[in-house]
Amino acid sequence: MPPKAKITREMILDAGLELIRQEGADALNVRRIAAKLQCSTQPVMYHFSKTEELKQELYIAADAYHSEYLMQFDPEKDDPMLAIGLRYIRFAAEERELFRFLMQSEHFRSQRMQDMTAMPELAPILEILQAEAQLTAQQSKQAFASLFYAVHGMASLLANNTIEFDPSYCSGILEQVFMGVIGFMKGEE
Amino acid sequence: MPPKAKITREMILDAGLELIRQEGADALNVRRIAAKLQCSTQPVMYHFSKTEELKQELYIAADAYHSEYLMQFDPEKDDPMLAIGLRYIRFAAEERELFRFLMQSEHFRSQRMQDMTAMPELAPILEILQAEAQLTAQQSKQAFASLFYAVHGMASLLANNTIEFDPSYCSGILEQVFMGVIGFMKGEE
DNA sequence: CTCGTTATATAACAGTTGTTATTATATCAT
DNA sequence: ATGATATAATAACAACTGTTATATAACGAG
Repeated sequence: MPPKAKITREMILDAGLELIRQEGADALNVRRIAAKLQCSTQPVMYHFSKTEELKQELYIAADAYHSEYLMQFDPEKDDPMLAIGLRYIRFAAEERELFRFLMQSEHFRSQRMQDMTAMPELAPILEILQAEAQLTAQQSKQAFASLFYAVHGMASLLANNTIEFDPSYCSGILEQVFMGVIGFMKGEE
Repeated sequence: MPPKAKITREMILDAGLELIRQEGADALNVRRIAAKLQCSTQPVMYHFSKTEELKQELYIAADAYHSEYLMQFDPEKDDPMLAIGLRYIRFAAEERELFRFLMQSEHFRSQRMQDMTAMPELAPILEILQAEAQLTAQQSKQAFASLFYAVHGMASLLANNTIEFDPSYCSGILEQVFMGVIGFMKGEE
């Protein structure tokens, strides 16, 4: 009996992400999304009864995209830890507004970054680190945390346009921090 | 001929900062500031013909407060580099909304943090670093940069409530990064 | 075909914002 | 005292927002 929907939930979420990407999270509202889809505001209100609900799902969608983005590196060629860090930074540079949007979120992935147990895909990486650098589980977690703070710091500055993105500069910093922290740990023993 | 102004520019700026502190930068608008000062919107529009102008001056005021905040440590007792870093982090924890507001600003101090020549008060600190750790000027700048990224990363995560503020944990991380980076530099020679 | 269901359009309401008249009032030079 | 004028209050406009009421049209079951 029902007409088939022209506007799907997914189309709305896509339009929302695109809007944030182009004009920033402040520009997010029902009418603008509708305009992007060339429809009225009704389909949007129909699929998401409250705008806040749409926003929450946009956080989830942006976070999923972010996660996927992070993992696009060559595990044969690159050290996973540094490669993920550099992807994290590149994301902030290339998807500035999405990164800023994500930072506002309560569900922000970085929350999980610190509790490694919540990110199963990182477990093998930490094991490699432990084995290669001969660290304890505790130490490798702490080394990861320190690196993550530097990574997030650079990313955050990039997303707010206070530094330029220079991949070789960034990886230099990351390597310095990472190797330095590991060296410091081993020196303390 | 003129009656003396009841509402001064400074009162407006103070009310604005207090508003951001309490309710976040999104709550900033002419009517709310007026309410805080128990006056109409006119005095605000009188002193700042456009709201954007007021916002710009609030950035400057917040930045000045931030700078002042950073320097409140005991130079006899604490290592300046680490102490300033810890103050930076503490600011993000205690003045969460002000930090988030500042991060939006184009004038954000961190811009200057990377170009040390723009922060004359840091010059003596860098000199001490060079002397004590026996680094070149270039190296000490780079060590400072790495430390700053980690500091800003932690601060940013704190301001967005994704980690807890634990001073001893934070200074542990900072020391680790700082000593690590210096060690790494010297090991490379 | 016809009818009920449902996705959509149109339009409107209410609240909030920046901004701008218009009006009132307090001060001080005269 | 009084009048010129800087400051402020009141009120309103226009733009934008979330949300809802009403009407319309598309689709498929019967």
